[in-house]
Amino acid sequence: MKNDESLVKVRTKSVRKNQIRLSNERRILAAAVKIFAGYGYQGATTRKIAEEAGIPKANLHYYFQTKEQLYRRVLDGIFKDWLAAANTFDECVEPIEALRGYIETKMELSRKRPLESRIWAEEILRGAPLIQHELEVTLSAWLDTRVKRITDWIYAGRIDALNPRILMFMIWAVTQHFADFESQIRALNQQQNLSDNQFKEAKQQVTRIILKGIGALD
Amino acid sequence: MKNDESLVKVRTKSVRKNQIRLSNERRILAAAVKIFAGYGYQGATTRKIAEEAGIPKANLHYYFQTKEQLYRRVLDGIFKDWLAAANTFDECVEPIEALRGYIETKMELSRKRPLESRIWAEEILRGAPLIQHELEVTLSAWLDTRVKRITDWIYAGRIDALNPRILMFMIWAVTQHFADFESQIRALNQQQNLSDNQFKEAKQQVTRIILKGIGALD
DNA sequence: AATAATCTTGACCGTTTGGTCAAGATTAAC
DNA sequence: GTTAATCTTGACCAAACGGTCAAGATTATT
Repeated sequence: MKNDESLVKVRTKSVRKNQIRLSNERRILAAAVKIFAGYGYQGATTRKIAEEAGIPKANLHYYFQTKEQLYRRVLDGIFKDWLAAANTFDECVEPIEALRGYIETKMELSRKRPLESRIWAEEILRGAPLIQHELEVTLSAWLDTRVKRITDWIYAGRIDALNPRILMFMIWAVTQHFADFESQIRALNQQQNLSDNQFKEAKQQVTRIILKGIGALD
Repeated sequence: MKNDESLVKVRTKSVRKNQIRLSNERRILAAAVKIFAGYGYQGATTRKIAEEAGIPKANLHYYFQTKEQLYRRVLDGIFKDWLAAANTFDECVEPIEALRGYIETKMELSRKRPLESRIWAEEILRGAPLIQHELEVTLSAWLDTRVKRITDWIYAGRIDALNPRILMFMIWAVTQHFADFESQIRALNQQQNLSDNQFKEAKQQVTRIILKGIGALD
């Protein structure tokens, strides 16, 4: 009884505390995504992030002791989204549906959350100093299971014989490109970001070229 | 006569001066490429670059007054190589040869000069603050002429009907990926960079998927 | 040998950085 | 209303930054 009571109290208390804490952490994280994406890890300053979040810098450091800790939290969130995008891939049996769905999902991710994509790209560009282990363990295992599925399709004669890893690299490359190189694409598109229709066209063309290119449409 | 003499002297003198100057500038630029690629523009410090070049920082600032000036020079060099890679594309008449050659050249560029590719990628990632104009003018014109050639192939029925710009984006995306995301690829390849054979396989598979995907192999 | 131009360098400077701290405000529990 | 925990904040700091400068070394010309 006494035990239960104190548990309840502790729980109530921590829930309220967490509300304040979580709300502030969310604001800071959202601001951090903007600033890290716009300036890079080194170029981003805790001052700018705090300003974007509308709080004093000292308050930011109350929630995230160091800039690196904050950056890690941002990367963690991105990594989870990244992996979650594979759901479609796993749910479909047919190579056409699975790959089409995966490419589509990753393209949509680039469209809707380009900032996160850019932060990820910059981290890899710098040699992945903070997420090397995550890549080697989690992403590597993630890739292995998908490689197996693709290999099965090859044995079943559903797609051409090819190296599944290279196929995945191609898909990542192309889908990320529309987020990471947005400013280059814009400069080559009359200084306009791709319209919804243009983006849809890009999505379809990318999907078609890859599917046809691996012999899935035969 | 007198005029000729002084001209010769001036020329001789400036050639010698240029030898020292050019030699030092080359060393600094080579060091700058390494440091900018490894740390990003903001993360790179003139101290690190000078150290890498084996000279005092003040000496670096004698040749390049500001960090931004030095960075611009680095970008200029990259841009020229980037455009020059299109020679194969222009020299070949057949779509298969032209595209195969271009993809191959860009892949080789990624293999041999990954640092430059990464500097370029980071600049675009940050919104191309320093090269926006170059993209809008030079690269845009460059792209236009290639788009025309691809359009001709489409009209001639040599490749599928498609948006040539999106095709070029795909090629850029995939070929650059092998330089820009090298650390991710390495993490997914038993912590080993792609061997020459693996890279050759990637090159061939990328080429095949794209060519087959656009109907050039029919 | 003298002159003039360029190159080299250690010491220095104002500014900005990530991070700290102590003092006060707020909140919830008794 | 007191206590204790958490949250907020302006002021502050050592370190590192890009860049300067004056004084000396080197080189080529007369």
